[in-house]
Amino acid sequence: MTPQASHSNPFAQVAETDADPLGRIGVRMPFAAGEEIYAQDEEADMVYRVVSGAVRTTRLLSDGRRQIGDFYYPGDLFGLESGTEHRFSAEALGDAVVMVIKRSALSHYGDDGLRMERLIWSATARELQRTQEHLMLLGCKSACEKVAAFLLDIADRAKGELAVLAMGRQDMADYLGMTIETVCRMLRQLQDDGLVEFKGSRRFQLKQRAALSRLVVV
Amino acid sequence: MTPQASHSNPFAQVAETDADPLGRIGVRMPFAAGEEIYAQDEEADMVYRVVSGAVRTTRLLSDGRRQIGDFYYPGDLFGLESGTEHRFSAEALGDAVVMVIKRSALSHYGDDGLRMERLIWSATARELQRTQEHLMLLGCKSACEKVAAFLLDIADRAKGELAVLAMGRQDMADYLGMTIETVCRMLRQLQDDGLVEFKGSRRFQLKQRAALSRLVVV
DNA sequence: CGTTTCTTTGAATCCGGTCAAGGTCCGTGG
DNA sequence: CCACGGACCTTGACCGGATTCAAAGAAACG
Repeated sequence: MTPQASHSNPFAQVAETDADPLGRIGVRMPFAAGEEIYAQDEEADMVYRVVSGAVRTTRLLSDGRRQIGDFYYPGDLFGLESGTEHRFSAEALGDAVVMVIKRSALSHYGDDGLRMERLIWSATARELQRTQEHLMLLGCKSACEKVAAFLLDIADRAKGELAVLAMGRQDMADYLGMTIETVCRMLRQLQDDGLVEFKGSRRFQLKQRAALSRLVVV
Repeated sequence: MTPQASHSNPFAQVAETDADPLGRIGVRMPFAAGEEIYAQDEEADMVYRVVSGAVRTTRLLSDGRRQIGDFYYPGDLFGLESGTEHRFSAEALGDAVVMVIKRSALSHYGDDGLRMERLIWSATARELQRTQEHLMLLGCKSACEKVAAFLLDIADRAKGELAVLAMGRQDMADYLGMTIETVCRMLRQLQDDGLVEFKGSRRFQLKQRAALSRLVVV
C-alpha cells in the first residue's frame, strides 16, 4: 500500500507533504468511529479532506428518515456542499483522520492558497456531477440496479482486488434510498446469480463484471 | 408584471440591460416549445440564462427512462452542471428566450466578465444545493409528499397568486421519480382533501398552505 | 370539427416495505 | 478457552403503495 494519494483503497493514507497544497495547509484531526465531523445546519467555512479511513455525509429529516449524500475516501475533499451552511452532516465511518482547512484563511497562504481555491472549485464541480449521478440512481433505478451500481462503484476503486465495504448495510440502504432488508435480498440475488461473491458481510469480489455492468443501465 | 428579473413568475421577462453583466454579455436566442438548447454529452463551454419562458434539464438512460434534473425560470442560470461535458440535456418547456454566454470568452469582458464568473460560481453552489434537496425528495419521500413538495415549490414562486405549471404531467413525473398516473392520483387526493384547487390541469391555488407544508417533512 | 396529444380514472399486479425471527460476528469477562 | 450479550446481518411471510395495463375524458391544434 503506497503512501500516495489513492482513490482505490479506503484504507490507504494520503501523503501530507506532497505537491498538493492541502498537504501543508490545515490541521490534522483524528475521529473515532461514528464521530461527527460537522453537523447539519452548521456554519460552513471549513473544507475537509480524508487522510485515512472513510467518511459519510448524511441528512436527517425531522421524522428520522435519513439520506446519505455520499461516501468519501482518502484523498477526497468533502464539506463543500454549501454556500453558507451545511445541508448534510459528516461522520467518520470507522476511525478516520481528516485534514481541516479554514476556507476564509486561504488568502494567507499565497500561491498554495490559490491552488487550494482552485482545487476546491473543481472538487465542487465533481461533487455536483456525482450528486447528479446519484439522482439518476434514486429516480430511475430498481432495487437490483441500485445495488449493482453501488457494488460496481466500490469495486472500481479497489482495482480488481477483493473490495472492502467501508460501511454497513444500513448506510448502504440509506444511500440507495431503500431498506436494509431489500439491500440484503438484492445482495443475495446477485450472489445466487453468480455475479459477485461475498466473503463475510463486508468483503466481496466481482465474479462477472460484464453481467453486473449490464444491469447498470447508463 | 415587472420587467425586472423575477423568480416568481415563469412568464416574466428579465431586463437585458440592467446592472447584471449577463444582460450585456452573450447572445439572445429564442427556442420553440420542446426544442433542445444543448444535448446530453455535449461539450460544455456555454452558460445559459432564461430570459422568458421556462427550461428543463433532462437525462435519458439508454433504455428510455428519463430523469429531469430541474426546471429553470426567468433570471435563472443553467447549463453549469458539469466540468467538461453536459450530463443532462436542456430543452425549452414552451417557447422560450435564452441568453447564451461563452464561458471561455468571459476574460475579454473585463470587470463584467469577472462579475459574471462570480455569478456563475454562486449559481453552481446553489445548483448543488438544489440537487441535494432533490436527492432528499427522491430518496426519502412518498409519492404524496413528493407532489406536495413540488406544488409548494411552484406556488412559492407565484407569491400567493394563481400558480401556473410550466410543465405537463409527464415532466412532473420524471422530475419526481414516479409515473404519470401516480402523479395524477396524488393531485386528485390533495384536491379531495381540500389542500389545493386546480383550475384546468395547469393552474392551481393553495387552499391550505399550512396543511400542505405539514406533509412536506423537512 | 375531427384528430392528436395529454390527462384522468379504474382494476389488476408486483416490487419493495414492514414485521417478526433467527443467525452471525465480535468483544468482554468469567 | 468458552459462554454470554449486543450489534449487525439475513431470511421468511405478509402487506400495501406504486406501477402497469387499459380505456375513457378533456384539452389543444390544424
